[in-house]
Amino acid sequence: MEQNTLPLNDLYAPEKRIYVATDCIIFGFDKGILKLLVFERRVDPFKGTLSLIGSFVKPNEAANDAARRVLNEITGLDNIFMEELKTYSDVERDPGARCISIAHYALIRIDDYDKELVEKHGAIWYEFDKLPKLVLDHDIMIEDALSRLRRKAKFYPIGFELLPKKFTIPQFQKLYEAIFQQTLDTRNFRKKLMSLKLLIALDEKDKSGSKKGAFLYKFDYKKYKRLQQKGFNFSLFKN
Amino acid sequence: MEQNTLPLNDLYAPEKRIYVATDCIIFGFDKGILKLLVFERRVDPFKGTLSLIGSFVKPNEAANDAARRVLNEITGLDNIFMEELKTYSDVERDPGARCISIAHYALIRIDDYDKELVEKHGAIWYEFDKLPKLVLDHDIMIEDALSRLRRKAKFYPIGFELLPKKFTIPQFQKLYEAIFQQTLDTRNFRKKLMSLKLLIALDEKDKSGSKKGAFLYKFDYKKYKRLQQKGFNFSLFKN
DNA sequence: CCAAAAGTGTTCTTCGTACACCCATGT
DNA sequence: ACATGGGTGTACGAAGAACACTTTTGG
Repeated sequence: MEQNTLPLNDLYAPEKRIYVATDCIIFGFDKGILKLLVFERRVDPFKGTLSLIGSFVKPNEAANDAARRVLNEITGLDNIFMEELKTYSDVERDPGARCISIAHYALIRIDDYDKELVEKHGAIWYEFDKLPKLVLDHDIMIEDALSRLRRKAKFYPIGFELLPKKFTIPQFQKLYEAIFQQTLDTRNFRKKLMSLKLLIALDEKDKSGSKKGAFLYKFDYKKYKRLQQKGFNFSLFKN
Repeated sequence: MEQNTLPLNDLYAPEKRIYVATDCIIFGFDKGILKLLVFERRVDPFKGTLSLIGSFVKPNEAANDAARRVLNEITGLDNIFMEELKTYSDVERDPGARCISIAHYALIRIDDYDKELVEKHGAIWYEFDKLPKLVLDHDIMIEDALSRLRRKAKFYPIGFELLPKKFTIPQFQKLYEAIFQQTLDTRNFRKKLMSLKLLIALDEKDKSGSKKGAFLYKFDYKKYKRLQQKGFNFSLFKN
């Protein structure tokens, strides 16, 4: 058979290969509103329609590297919180060709990104609730990403990835209210958050939100990592 | 360029395609012990070494259909609990060729499967703690699957998928003890479980475990589905 | 009658939740 | 001086955690 004569990097020749892509659901949080970064699709079919940011996975890169590459190309950002969401592999999902997409979601500090770069690529921040219909199955990806974000934010301190490194408690509460679409009691929220002892109090105030100003905090990642290894569970809600 | 002459089912021609496979981490639970179904790899490289059950994803099937297909081929089972775990896409993960694998994990009632079929394919149940080294990155997949199973079993009633449809409370507790590798207090476990009111008490006893015999129960899936839609949270543990 | 597993209640502590007022400051 | 958002404490009820004995029955 021809199989034995093939080089070691293709022993599976009779099998069919498939296009593999990645799409990124990029969350941001600005002025109390949860936002999503989308842009205009660069390839046919549906060239020009609104789409998540994505790319084909190249032969020499892993899927998460592809996702980081495309995120960096468009925002100029590195070291972003990003996680695999799930794979979308319906046979009919993309009329352009049989193509699976390994979706990733990312959380970015909305003021950090390179605005010029974003504009150059025609990227747009949409309020989450005001998103138009996107191309292919991207709407489903977004729904899935939101429920993942909700689940994750209950048990892991990922909300901080959406806030500036220095943030106030009211800001943090507003973020949770935006993610979970419900209002929370100020006193209980603060008490619970403080009881975790994972915030580092700073001697600065942020006066942009009120005349009195609110104290700024930093999240203590190192302490969290240590506690996590001992089985500690970050959790702001019971349910 | 040749691109414009291509049929609509391949508009991405300059991009490279990649082999897409799926591997299944199949959990079972037998006599108080968590087990995993593995078998001997059917293709080169490493033909004959122990491996998870897998297959290439064909051009005309979704990844989860491929996973169900291969699970059915080997166990004869349909309608199994199965979920996508994650994608493994390191460039170097498979020396046979550039190939990504979309891993799935499945929970099966260990007495349900077709034993002949399993034997015919050279499949073997291994105790989870006594697994030898498997091929490629399958060891990592297994670790990931176990932590997913743990996380999921805390908040969703998936443990029942590993037990016979009729089961006893002590059986169920042993399952949780096996999954979480810790002993649990009988009284508190039973109290918590019963307070959920999701078990249907039967008038039968299972006497295989003791002389006294333990009452059998069924899980009330319909009720659970209803409650879940109202935001109910199945949870046997706080942490 | 005894070994072996099934089944059951109470107390204490912790945590969640509901709820209302004073504080600091810029205009 | 006042409007605006920031910050704080207490009391009640629910749920988790610790803990030991009785019941059943086959051999």
